[in-house]
Amino acid sequence: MPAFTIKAPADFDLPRDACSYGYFLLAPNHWDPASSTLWRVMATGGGRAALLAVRQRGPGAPLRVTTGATLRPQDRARVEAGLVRMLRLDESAERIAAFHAADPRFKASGRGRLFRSPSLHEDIVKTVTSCNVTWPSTVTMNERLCEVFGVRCAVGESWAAHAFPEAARLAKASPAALRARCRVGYRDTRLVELSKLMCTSARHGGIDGAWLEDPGTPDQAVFDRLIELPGIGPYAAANIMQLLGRYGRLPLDTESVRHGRAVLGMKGTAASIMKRVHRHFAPFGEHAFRSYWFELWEWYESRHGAASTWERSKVARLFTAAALNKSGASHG
DNA sequence: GGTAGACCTGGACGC
DNA sequence: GCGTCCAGGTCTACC
Repeated sequence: MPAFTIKAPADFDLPRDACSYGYFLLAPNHWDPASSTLWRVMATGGGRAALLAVRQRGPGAPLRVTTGATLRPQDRARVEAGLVRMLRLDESAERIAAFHAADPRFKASGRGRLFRSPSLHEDIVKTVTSCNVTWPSTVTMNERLCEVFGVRCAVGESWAAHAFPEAARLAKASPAALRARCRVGYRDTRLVELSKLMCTSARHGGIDGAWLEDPGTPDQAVFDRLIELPGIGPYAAANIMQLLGRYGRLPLDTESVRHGRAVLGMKGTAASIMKRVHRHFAPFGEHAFRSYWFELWEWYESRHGAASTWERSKVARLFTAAALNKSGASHG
């Protein structure tokens, strides 16, 4: 099998850092607990896609990327850039250390990197498919978006045959097709509009990915721009911001309320608990989201084992509201 | 500025 | 197996 390696930061640990956010469970990502391998079909341009298998011998070791076929240099560059973004391989040790200084609870485990997608477009679509819906439906929507609109890989398993659809492809899709074939419901038009905006230049009102990704752009300006977009409200905007590496805002949802009640011992209405959760994590400042998220994530792992051991076929059932409430009630 | 109701899907539950 | 209820964040209309 053709393969190449990518240098990893000294503290990088693939099972911990890939399985650090729920998107590692969403198509076209596939984590294999038995072999600690991250599988993914990634579009390489020109209507082609490659099946990737990413492994690491141990923390700090280079990542070995096996591909189904030999990649052209430009395709390999695109794949490598996508993996760097997904796994946040370019996040500096200084920034991770600053987080650990702000919240020493996670220094020993080394947590700091949060899994994301190879593109901002995929992160935005995944965020929209997670709004106003339970987790199993989010899983289904992403699987079907890949199956219906993603480039098919020449070499692939049944669970990893298609890449995530590129913005240009979804921009041309009909909302009715998204609704009927991908079960996205009323999100149909919003997803098409968002994809069109991704393909439109900033000068003509499109989404300026480079400006949003630029650390020099103020957080408030990013939030103000995101919340203008169709289908993006306060929760989604804050979630996209953490995916952009801006951790000062908390994307609070009903799961945050459950966490506030079950783990932090808060009482009262959902609205009052949301305000208190905000206040609770405010002292962590620009690191607030990571403190919140890793606290939540470690609570999940205390119930179900390390995320890197979760079986894809079983995990969707663990994250239904009913299951989480039962778990919180019995343990919290 | 704050609030109520619609939006759509799928899981849970009762019969 | 079928019907009903409910969870979930955003958007719009209305006060």
